[in-house]
Amino acid sequence: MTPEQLSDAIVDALKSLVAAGTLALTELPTTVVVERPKVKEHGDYATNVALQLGKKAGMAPRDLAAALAEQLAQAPGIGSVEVAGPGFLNVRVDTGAQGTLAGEIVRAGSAYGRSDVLAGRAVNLEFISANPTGPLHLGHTRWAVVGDAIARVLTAAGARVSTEFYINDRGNQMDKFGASLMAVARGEAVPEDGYHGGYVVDLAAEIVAADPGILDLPESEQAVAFREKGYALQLAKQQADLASFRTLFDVWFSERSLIASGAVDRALEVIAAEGHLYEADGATWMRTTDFDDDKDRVLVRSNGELTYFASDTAYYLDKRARGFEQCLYLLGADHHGYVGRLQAMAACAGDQAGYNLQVLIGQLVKILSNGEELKLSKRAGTLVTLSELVDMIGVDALRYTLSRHPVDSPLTIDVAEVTRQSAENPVYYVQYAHARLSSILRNAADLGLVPAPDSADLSLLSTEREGDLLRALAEFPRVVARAAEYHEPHRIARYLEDTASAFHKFYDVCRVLPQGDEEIGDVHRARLVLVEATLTVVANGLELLGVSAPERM
RNA sequence: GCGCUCGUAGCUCAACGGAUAGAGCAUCUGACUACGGAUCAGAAGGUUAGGGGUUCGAAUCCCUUCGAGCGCGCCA
Repeated sequence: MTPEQLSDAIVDALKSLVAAGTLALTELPTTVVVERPKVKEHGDYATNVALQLGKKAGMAPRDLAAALAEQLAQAPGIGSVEVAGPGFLNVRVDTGAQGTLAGEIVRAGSAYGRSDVLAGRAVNLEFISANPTGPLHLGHTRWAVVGDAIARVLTAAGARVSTEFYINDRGNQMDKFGASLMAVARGEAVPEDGYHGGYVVDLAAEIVAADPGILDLPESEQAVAFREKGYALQLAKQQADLASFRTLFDVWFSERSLIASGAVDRALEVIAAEGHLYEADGATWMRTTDFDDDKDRVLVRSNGELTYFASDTAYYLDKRARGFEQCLYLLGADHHGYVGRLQAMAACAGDQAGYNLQVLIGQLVKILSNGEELKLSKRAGTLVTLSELVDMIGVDALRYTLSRHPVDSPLTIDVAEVTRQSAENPVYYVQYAHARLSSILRNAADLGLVPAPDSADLSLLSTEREGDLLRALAEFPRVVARAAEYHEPHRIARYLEDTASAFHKFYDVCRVLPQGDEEIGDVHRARLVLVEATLTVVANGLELLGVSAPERM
């Protein structure tokens, strides 16, 4: 019995009460909240439905709970039901029926946990979107992990997802980048407001080595040449870094291409047609204050230059035109000032802000090294890059560490500490469970024993620890659905830790394989199916986080 | 000044408006001649920053004070 099945059974019981005239309600919930109690004495599952419906029905919650308990106890698969506290219903599942879930999971395999709750929804997910003027650093790394995991979770919930990296390849940051490269290559001082990082030196050398003639170009052409070569090389490095970090984008979208394709002009027409465009002081403005923005925003400056916001508007409308009903933006807290104008922009385009355009603000990651915070500045050249972090911590531990926390909580990572304690990172706890499970299956295979979900007597999975583990496994689909709905992949990580714990506790007291000359029995066969089911869930969960599931460690 | 986000164990962080606020790390005590001890069992650790309010019930929602981070350009 899964929580979903129990929820259905409760709804059925409520319907019966209404039909019998016991309960005076015209409107019943379609699903009922079923939760796993923290305290074991409260049964396998608990529901507060009587508390919530009591007032509506004009009944004392405890009376409603009592009537519901009586009705529900007759449903198949239910062991016992009791009323507790102000009107909670504590449900115990029939232990014999519970084990069948293990077989269902094994048969579903990699599909277990997937659902269709978001079926038919087209979601565009934009994250990182860094300038191609330097390496990706820890700030980007958090979004790489979280954005990628959100995409995986949304996909598992049935959505059609496109992950996109918006390349800010236009504007004066690019020019400063080119000028900095050129200055370094010629042995001159880098402009004050230019890029000073060590990587600029390496990049300049790389460019000159590939094309020594570049230094002979006239100065203005040379700056452009350095800018373009640097752009190409740096973008390639970013792409390579992300690929080795298992973060793959469906689309790398160039800001320049928006202008070249006329998308910006079309966007201006849309805003104008909606009546939110005006001219003032020689500039073209979007009246975002029509939709609660602090102030109106310039799209075309008086000197004819397009603002960043103009291309951002065009990009948004381009996504919508490509069929994405929901455009998600993962932005760092340092860009939260952008949220108001983005949502106003969507409204100015005639869309529903907050649904068609949704911004997820992530708090920043602080890095401590030797007790001191490392300030991140690309231009000053002090940064901890993504690739350095991967070298220090490893892809799995880094991805897991960054994905197990909600993005709206600030995170402090002590570099030395993460490195030193990496062996005790929770990721190893989960991965170890997977390795242990794999090991049991290997040993079973040596005995000629393979999991047989159709023939094993799964009602034998009736001990306390087996029940705990089965109930943990039953949670997985709704954890995935909730992670997708709330865009909170950290729920997957926390769930995996709980599940790994349930498995380790099970393992401690339940012998799976026969020992010595013992004959293979029905309990062994049943437990082996449970092992396979647990392995399936752990592997599926780690996959959603982009963390590997090792068979040996 | 205005706005956004945050404040939970010594540290890093969890907790659909639900019952006794949970993990990991650090500290202390135990458990292997059995499938992987990267594990398990147990101890200790809290006025959920402070104060009001909403209700059967608040870490969670509302107001307020304090504290922290960030944002407020015809920059990107």
